[in-house]
Amino acid sequence: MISMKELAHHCGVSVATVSKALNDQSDIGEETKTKIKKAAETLGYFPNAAARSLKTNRSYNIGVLFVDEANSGLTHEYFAAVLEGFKVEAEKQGYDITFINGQIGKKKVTYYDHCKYRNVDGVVIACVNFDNPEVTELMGGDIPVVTVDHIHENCSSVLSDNAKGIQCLMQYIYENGHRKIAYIHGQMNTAVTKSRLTSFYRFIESHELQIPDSYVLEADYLDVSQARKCTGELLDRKDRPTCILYPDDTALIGGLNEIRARNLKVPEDISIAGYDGSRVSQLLNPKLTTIRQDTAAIGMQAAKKLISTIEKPKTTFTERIIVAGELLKGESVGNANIS
Amino acid sequence: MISMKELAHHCGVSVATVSKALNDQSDIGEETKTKIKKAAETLGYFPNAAARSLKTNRSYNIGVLFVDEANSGLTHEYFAAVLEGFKVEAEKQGYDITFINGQIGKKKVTYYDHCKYRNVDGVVIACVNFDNPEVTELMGGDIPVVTVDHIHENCSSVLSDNAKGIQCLMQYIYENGHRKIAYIHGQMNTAVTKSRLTSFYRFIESHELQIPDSYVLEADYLDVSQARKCTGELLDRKDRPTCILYPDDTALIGGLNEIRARNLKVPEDISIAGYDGSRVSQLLNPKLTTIRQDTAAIGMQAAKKLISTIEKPKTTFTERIIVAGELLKGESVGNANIS
DNA sequence: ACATTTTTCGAAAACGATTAAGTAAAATAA
DNA sequence: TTATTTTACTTAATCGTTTTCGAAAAATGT
Repeated sequence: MISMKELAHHCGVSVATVSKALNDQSDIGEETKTKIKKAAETLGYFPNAAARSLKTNRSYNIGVLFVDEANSGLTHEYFAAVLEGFKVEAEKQGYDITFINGQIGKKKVTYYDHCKYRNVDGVVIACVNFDNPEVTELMGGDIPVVTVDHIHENCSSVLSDNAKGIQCLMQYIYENGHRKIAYIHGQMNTAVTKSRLTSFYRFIESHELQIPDSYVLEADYLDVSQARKCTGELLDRKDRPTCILYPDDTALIGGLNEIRARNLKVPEDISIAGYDGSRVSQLLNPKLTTIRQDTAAIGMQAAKKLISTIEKPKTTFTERIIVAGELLKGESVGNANIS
Repeated sequence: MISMKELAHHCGVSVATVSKALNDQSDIGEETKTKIKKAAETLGYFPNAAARSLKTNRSYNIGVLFVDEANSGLTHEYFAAVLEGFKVEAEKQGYDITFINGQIGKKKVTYYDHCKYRNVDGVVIACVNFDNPEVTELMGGDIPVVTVDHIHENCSSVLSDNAKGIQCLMQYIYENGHRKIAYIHGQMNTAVTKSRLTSFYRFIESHELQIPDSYVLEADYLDVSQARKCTGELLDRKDRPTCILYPDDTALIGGLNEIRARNLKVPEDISIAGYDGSRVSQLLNPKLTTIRQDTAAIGMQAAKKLISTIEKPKTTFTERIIVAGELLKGESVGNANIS
């Protein structure tokens, strides 16, 4: 509301002096500095973001690219939670958050240009199709970028520890006596799926399990009906698995419904495991055996890394940060020897 | 990247001319205008948001205030979906979205000051404690504001039709033969709860139902354990209700667990109904009887209204927009006469 | 006492746009 | 033909900051 000029006039000094005082510059007297700061406080002065951004090329604003094909970025429980964690940390460090999109006014532009237009100091990318050339352009550009759950040589990334997650889950299932384990996994064109699946195969290899190829099926993440269909196929087999892994907790519900439609009980007749540790997973009956991803930590780490590369570009490495999940034992995986 | 100055130099005209050409002003020749526009296109020119904002006091940026006590704004399924709807419409109209928070850099300020600092053209408020004096200050200020699910005389609001929702739900339950209907409702200090509860009482009054006071209990929204406890109290009674309404689908799950712990079946032994039409509500077994709130429409209407009051302040009324929900019949309410 | 350094402050340019006012040329009117 | 209006463009101020450079005053050294 009140500008530097008025504040300067009020204190009987020049605007340059006010600017220096407020920014704790060196060439300013101690008493005038405190005088000006006090006046700023009582008059309720605060800077104008646009003017500052224009002059300094620093907006203290971070762009968030968070779209998926279904345009349901924010309703995606996992990514919404990651964003929330990101937001909390970024705001704590004095940054604001603006969504990036593909237009300026009514005109279509690339994500990269939109970032330039808003002069964001950095960008976090998640939940998008990383093959999109516009996304590639952004990651390859000169704006600091951190990606979530995706690896790109040019920028740092924060990744949920999918390999360890699957490893934990399999270990727990194995310890419960299961040897015939099926895996309905998500889309193969994502880094997440690849690392989970690799971890799955590594486990069955090291434990010398005999898993037929047809035990491994693909169903889109969050897609209830696909998961249900796959479950049906598995249950139709004469050599039925004793445990099924799902892409995520939501997709699992599709499978659960198919299981119940056949009057089978979980975990007595068949065991199932999800992924994500979604809110409902621990409310359902039985509670799901799943891997809770530490969304708050993922978001926080992404924010820390991004702000670090913004503020200290010389001394921060581009790196991959792996965030461990946590096994929620739940009750949906039972003992295979008993059943 | 390239500024107006360079563009002007490239075209051999002044920056003023470029500005006018690009903004389709009147006093500009037809041929120079097209020449400049073409040059802007080929050179990839786009404006600098900060400079424009500084000069015009229009940022084409909308602030979103979206915090609650638990600081879990974005992980709140209902509000995340509303925000998504808002975002889609706002972006379609050429506005960007920035989160509002309580600081500028590391310094604590009010939400209102933060809005001034970022020079947002308007603000949408949802999912906050509306009694917070900072929120009141914002609503009473001179920045256009639209609230979601809350009424304030100074600004327009978009409201889910809670009265009609409860009315529909009750009607459906009534038609299924239920007369002993209990209502576990959310916090009383919200407009949402008040209108739902009023609608509930109105229904039982007009249908001359005998509902004991102790059938009406309070449990926080989304709080599974509180809902479970309330459910236990209701089930302990000798005159047990035949149907229980819950604050929302999530809280309902707490009740469902209590019901199942007592080996009662839904809907054979007792009927239950939720609210929200959350994603899982239609995945559960049985599918929930609930009211799906039209979050996309709520968000869209809020954006339309806000942008309208920003762009046409003289001709837009401050009004309350009611968005109807939809009864999802599901299977969790059964016929009371049979049971 | 004089020269030199240090400290503290101000004047002015700059960031990239918009816009009011002014001017020259072209078009129209008398 | 001359006066007047219209059209098309430029100049320059401005938005609220930051920052370079210069200058005066104070401190220090000799």
